[in-house]
Amino acid sequence: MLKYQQIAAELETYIEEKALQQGDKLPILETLMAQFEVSKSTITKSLDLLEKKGVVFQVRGSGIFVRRHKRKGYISLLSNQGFKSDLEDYQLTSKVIELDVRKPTIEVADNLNIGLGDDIYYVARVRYINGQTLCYEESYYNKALITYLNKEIVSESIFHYIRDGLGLKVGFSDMFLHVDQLNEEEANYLHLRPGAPKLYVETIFHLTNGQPFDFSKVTYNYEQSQFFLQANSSM
Amino acid sequence: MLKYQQIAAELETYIEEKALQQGDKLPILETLMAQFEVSKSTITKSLDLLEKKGVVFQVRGSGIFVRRHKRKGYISLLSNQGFKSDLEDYQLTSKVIELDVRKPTIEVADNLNIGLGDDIYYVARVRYINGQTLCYEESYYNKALITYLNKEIVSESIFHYIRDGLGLKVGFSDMFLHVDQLNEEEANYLHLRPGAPKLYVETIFHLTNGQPFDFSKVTYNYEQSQFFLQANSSM
DNA sequence: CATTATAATTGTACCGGTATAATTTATCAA
DNA sequence: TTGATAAATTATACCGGTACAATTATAATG
Repeated sequence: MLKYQQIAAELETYIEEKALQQGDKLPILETLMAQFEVSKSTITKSLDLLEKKGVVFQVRGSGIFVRRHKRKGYISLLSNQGFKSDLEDYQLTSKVIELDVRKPTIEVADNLNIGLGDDIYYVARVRYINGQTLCYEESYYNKALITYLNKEIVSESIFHYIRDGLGLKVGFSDMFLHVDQLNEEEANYLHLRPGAPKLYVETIFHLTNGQPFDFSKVTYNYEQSQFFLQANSSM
Repeated sequence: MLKYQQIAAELETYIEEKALQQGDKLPILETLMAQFEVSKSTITKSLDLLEKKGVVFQVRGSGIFVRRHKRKGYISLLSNQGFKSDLEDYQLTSKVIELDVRKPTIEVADNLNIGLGDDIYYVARVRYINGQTLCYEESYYNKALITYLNKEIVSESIFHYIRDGLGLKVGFSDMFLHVDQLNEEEANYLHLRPGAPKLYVETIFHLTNGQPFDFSKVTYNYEQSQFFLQANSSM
């Protein structure tokens, strides 16, 4: 692990353990430099990372402060790799509806940037949180990149497998959100009535080299869906 | 304007003018260094900024590439300051429903981190896009920070006024999203039927020094609401 | 021709420095 | 005590360097 990532992780742990609140001040740069025995630029890099993650904010001339929000039970829209730590207190399970290899539709081929003759893995799942339906998810994986999937993998964390099992590096993703009403099929999967509101999210996941490897369509149960998002200035 | 911001802006213009597409390669670091006559770290800083904004992605050993998505008409959830450039082709207007100074509720005081006796500006607006209702918005401004508002300001861009008129620096924001059904009042403002789906977003805006200055509740017309979001790795 | 080893390319990590801008604290005057 | 002014604190901009890791291009090999 890189120094600046390690330091960022340690600072995050420190904030967590000390239960620091919004506005609490961290040691100044010079102190952190001495404490971790690295140069200023490395500390700065760690802090920039934490700032990007929404853990701290820095004020020139003043200091480095903890950034916290008070609300619990919200899912971070930006936790790229499935539902990370936000819901770690909750029981997350999946039921696999379907898993097969097939050819892409035009829509899928376009989003994955592949040809109509190429193979994809199709995965359909219902995901549960504390026994309640959370979402219905259809995913399309470029088989040239995600070379193998089976039911065991798919019922656990696919992204964990992609990173650790396949050794691929997940980069960035583009998400498209819509609000609409459930159709019959979706209502059925989510145990809601047709016409109930839904959040519908399409995401294109890319590797660090820019190749799209996963196009997914997720329909959320509006009763379980509380999302949060941290934005920074100059965006 | 800072060098690295200036360079980032110029690169963005360059990408725009040349109509570069996803995956197109930019000149290599060394070339950019020479071209802009700055050090490597300044160029790197510019590129990191553009990467954060979702304009480019960098691949070690390979190059710097343009990041683009194909879909039009989506509102960026992260454009902090109202609806920025995403909708610049569209006609955006506002109707002010209410504007007054009042005392906060407990909820508002809590989110703005002020006392119940402090003053706030209350602003209610309906916003239109191409003549269609886009959202109903209620905002609560800490009057100690946003010292003055009037109907002219409020019917235009409030954030523009906050930056340029008041000289304040907008920092980060926390957003909380819910999906639900419209109540009667909201339906009335948005010209939709009660019970129709809605996206409901609460946002707390902070200055760069961490002070919350604006707590806002926005209810979106689901027919007009298409949002996009760009996420990066290690978040 | 395919495969493997090697070299060249290219971005990233990390160092350590100077200068500067924003903020806070201390000092002084009224 | 207040308000202005100066000084100290603290993060940020920018420089320029070395070493390194990931990728890509080239050469060698069978």
